[in-house]
Amino acid sequence: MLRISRLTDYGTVVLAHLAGDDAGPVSAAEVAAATGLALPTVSKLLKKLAKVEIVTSTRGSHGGYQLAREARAISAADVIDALEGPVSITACSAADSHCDFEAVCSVGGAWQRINLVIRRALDEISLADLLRSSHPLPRFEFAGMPINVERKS
Amino acid sequence: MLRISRLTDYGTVVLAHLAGDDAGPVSAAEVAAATGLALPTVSKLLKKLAKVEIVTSTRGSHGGYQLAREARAISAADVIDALEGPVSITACSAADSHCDFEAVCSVGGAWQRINLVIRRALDEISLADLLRSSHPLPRFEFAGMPINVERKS
DNA sequence: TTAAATAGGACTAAAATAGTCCTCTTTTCA
DNA sequence: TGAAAAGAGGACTATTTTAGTCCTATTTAA
Repeated sequence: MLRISRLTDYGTVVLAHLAGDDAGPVSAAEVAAATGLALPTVSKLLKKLAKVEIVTSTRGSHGGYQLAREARAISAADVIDALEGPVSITACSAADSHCDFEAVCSVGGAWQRINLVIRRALDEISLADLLRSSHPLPRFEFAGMPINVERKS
Repeated sequence: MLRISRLTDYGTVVLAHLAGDDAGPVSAAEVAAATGLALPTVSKLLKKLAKVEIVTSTRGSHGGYQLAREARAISAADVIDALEGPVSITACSAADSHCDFEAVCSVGGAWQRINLVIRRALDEISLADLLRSSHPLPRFEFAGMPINVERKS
C-alpha cells in the first residue's frame, strides 16, 4: 500500500490548523478541539514536531505552539521525517540496515533509486502546497517522456 | 517511513530469479533454495503473483512458475498491487474509504495528488529496470523545475 | 502560589504483517 | 494405475508495528 501512517496524516491536519492561525501560540487543547482529534494524540504530535523545530513551543500559562517558519518552507518530507523517521521504501534501503539476503538480492539498488525519486518529490511539496486547494502539480518524466498527472475529480 | 512491506520486497527477489531463468517452469522449492527465503513464504508469494497473472503456473510433477510476460512488461506498480493491494499513501486516499474527519480535513486532496504522482512513477518502472544495474532514472519536475536524481554511490 | 501549559517517557491496546501448516487437486512417470 | 511431485487455497498463529493513553516533572503568567 505504500502508505504514510495515520499519525503523519493527522500531523498535517494539525499543522494546517496552526498555519491558519498566526496570532500567538495555540494550545494543544485548542488544536484538538478544532480538529476533532484526541488531545493526547495532538499533544504527542506537537511534541515531536517541536523537537525537530517544525513548530516552536511556548511553555507555561498562555503557552502553545506556532509554526517555526512559514508554511512554504516546510516540506512534506520534513513532516514525514519528523513523525515516522527517514523515508525509505524498503528496510534494506534504509541507511544503516543490513539485510540477510544481500548476497542473493539483485534488486536492492533499484528500490533505493525509486526511493530517492519519491523522496525528492516529497521534498519539493510544501505545507503551503498541501493547503492550497489548487497548486502546481508535480510533473513526472521518464526516459524523456512527460507523464501527465491529472487532478482527480 | 513510507515503505512497501517486506513480502513485496521478497516478491521482487523471487521475480528476479524467475526472470533469470527462461528454460521451463521453476518450482517454488528451487526459488526458495536459490534465494535463501523460506519455502512457505516463496510459495505464498508465487500463488499471489499467479493469481494476477504476473507469473503462470504449471501444476503437477515438473511443474512450477514462469513469468507470464517479459520483464519489461511488468511494472513495479503491478507487483505492489498484487502483493499489498492498491497503492495509496493515506487511508483516506483509498478509493472506498471514509474518514471521520473529512469535515475538518484540509489536506486530503493533496495527499491524493502526491499519491498519484508516486503511482505514476511506479507504473513506469519495470521489473527489467529493477534488474538492470544501470537504467534510465525517472526524472522529476516540480513547478517547471527539473529535479536531479543522481545515482547513489 | 496556583493554574495552565508543555516535556518526556512509560505503558497498554489494537491492528497489520509475516510466517507456517494442512488438505485438496493436478500431472508425470515408473 | 498408483505414487510422488508439484501447485491451490485457505486457516491459523506469532510477531511486530502503530496508535493511543497516562503519569510525573517543569515552566510561566496572573
